[in-house]
Amino acid sequence: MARKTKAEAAATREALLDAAEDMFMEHGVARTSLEQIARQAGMTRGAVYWHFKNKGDMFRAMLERVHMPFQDLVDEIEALEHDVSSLEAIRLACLQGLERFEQHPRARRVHAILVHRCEFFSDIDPIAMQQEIADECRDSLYQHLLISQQQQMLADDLTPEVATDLLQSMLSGLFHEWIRDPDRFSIYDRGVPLVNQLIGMMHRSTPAARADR
Amino acid sequence: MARKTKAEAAATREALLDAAEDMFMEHGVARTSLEQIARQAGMTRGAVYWHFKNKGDMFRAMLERVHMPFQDLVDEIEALEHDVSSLEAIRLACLQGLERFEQHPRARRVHAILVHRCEFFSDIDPIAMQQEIADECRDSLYQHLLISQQQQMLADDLTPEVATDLLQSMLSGLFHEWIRDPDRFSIYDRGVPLVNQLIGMMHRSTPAARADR
DNA sequence: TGTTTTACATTCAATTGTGTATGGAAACGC
DNA sequence: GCGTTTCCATACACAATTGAATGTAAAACA
Repeated sequence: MARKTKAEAAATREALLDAAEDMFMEHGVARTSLEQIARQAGMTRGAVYWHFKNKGDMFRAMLERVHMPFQDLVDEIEALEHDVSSLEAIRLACLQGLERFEQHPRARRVHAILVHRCEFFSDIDPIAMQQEIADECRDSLYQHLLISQQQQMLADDLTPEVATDLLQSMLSGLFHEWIRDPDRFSIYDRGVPLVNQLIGMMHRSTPAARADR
Repeated sequence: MARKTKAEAAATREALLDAAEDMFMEHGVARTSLEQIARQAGMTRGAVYWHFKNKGDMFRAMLERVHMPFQDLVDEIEALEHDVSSLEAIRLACLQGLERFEQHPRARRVHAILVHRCEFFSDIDPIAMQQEIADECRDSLYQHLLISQQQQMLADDLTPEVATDLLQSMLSGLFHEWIRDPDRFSIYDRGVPLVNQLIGMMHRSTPAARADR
C-alpha cells in the first residue's frame, strides 16, 4: 500500500479510535475483534497493528482522548470561592460537572464503555480506573466540605464526612442511573434539582431553602 | 464415566455454578472458558454441557440462585406502615436492605459479577437486568414517598419526585461505590448514617433531626 | 535524486474456544 | 435382574482471533 502523509496517518489513527468506540459501544469490548474495528474504519488489521500494540493499547488510547476534567472543576471551585460561599462553590461545581457530561458526547460514550461495555482484560482494569476517578472526586469534595464546616455553613447535625458521603453517593448514583441509558433522561435536568435540594438541606438552618425547580 | 446418584448430580451442578462464580469473579465472564470452570469444579466440559446449554445458560442459572429480595423489602415496609410513619418505614426498609446485602456473600458476589465482571454476550444483557432492578426499587420508593407527602410528612419544599430521585440516587451510588470493592468498607456502616441523615432532612421541619451516629 | 523510512495490506502459523458426537458404567424403573 | 436412562469423560471437527512475517509504493529526507 502506498504510504500516507503524516496528516493522513494521524487521521486514520483517529478514525480507528472512532471505529473502536462505535464497535465497543455496540458489541462490547470483548466481543469486537480488531478486524471488525479495522473494517468499520475502512482499513485492515495492518493499520491497527501499525498504530497500536494490541486491543488493550487501543483501549487505553481511546480513554486518553477524553481527559477527565475533574481537576478543572476543582480549579473552578477554587476560582469561585473568593466570591461566593464554599457550599455555593460546591453546588456550582456540581452543576458545571453535570452540564459538561451532557454536552460532550464522546466523553459520554467512553464513560458508558468504561462502565458497562467492558470487563477487565490483558492489563486493563476498568474497575481500578473508576475507583481512581471516584476517589479523586471524593477527596476533592471532602476538602471543600471541610472548609464549609469551618465557615460554619453546615447544619449542626451534619459532619463533613457524612456530607461528603451523601453528595458523592448521590452524584455517583445519578451518574450510574444515567450512563446505563443516557437517552432515557437528561442528567442535567434531573441532576439540578437534586444538587440544589441536597446542598440546600445541608445549609445551616436557613429556613428559606432555595429549590429553584 | 459412571452414572451418579440424583443427589450427586445435583451437587455437581451446584459445584459447577460455584466454580463459575469463582472464575467469573476472578477473570471476568468473557475471559473464562467453560473448560476453566469445569476444571475448577474438578470436572470436564462434558459435565458443563450436560447440565447447561452454554455459557449464557450457565450465567442465567447463576443469577437465578440469588433471588432479588426487593419485593420482600416492600412487603416489610407494608407490614411496618401500620405501626410507624411512612417515612420511618422507608428508613427501616433501607436499613434492612443494607443489612441484607452485607450478610449474603453469594448475593454480593453475583451482584459484583453482574455489575463489574461482565459485558453483554449471546442473549444476556446485564445492563437491562440492572435497569429492571433499579426501576423496581425506584417505583417502590416513589409509591411510598407519595404516601408520605399525603401524610404531610415531607418538608415543604420537597416534592415526592425529587425525594425519590434523591434517595434512589444516593442508595444506588452507595451500592456502586461498595460493590466496586466490597472489602474496602462496610456498606451497612457507611450507609446507616447516610440514610438516617437524608431521611431526617426530608422530614417536615422537625428541627431535632435525629442523626444517631 | 536516490535512499530510507513510513503506513499500511496481505498472508501465514498457531492458539483457543465452542459444539457435538460417541462411549461407558452405574443408577434407576419395572 | 434386565433393559433403559442418566451422568459424565473423551475425542473430534470447526470457526474465530491473534501476532508476526512479508510485501510495497509512496512520502520524507539528505
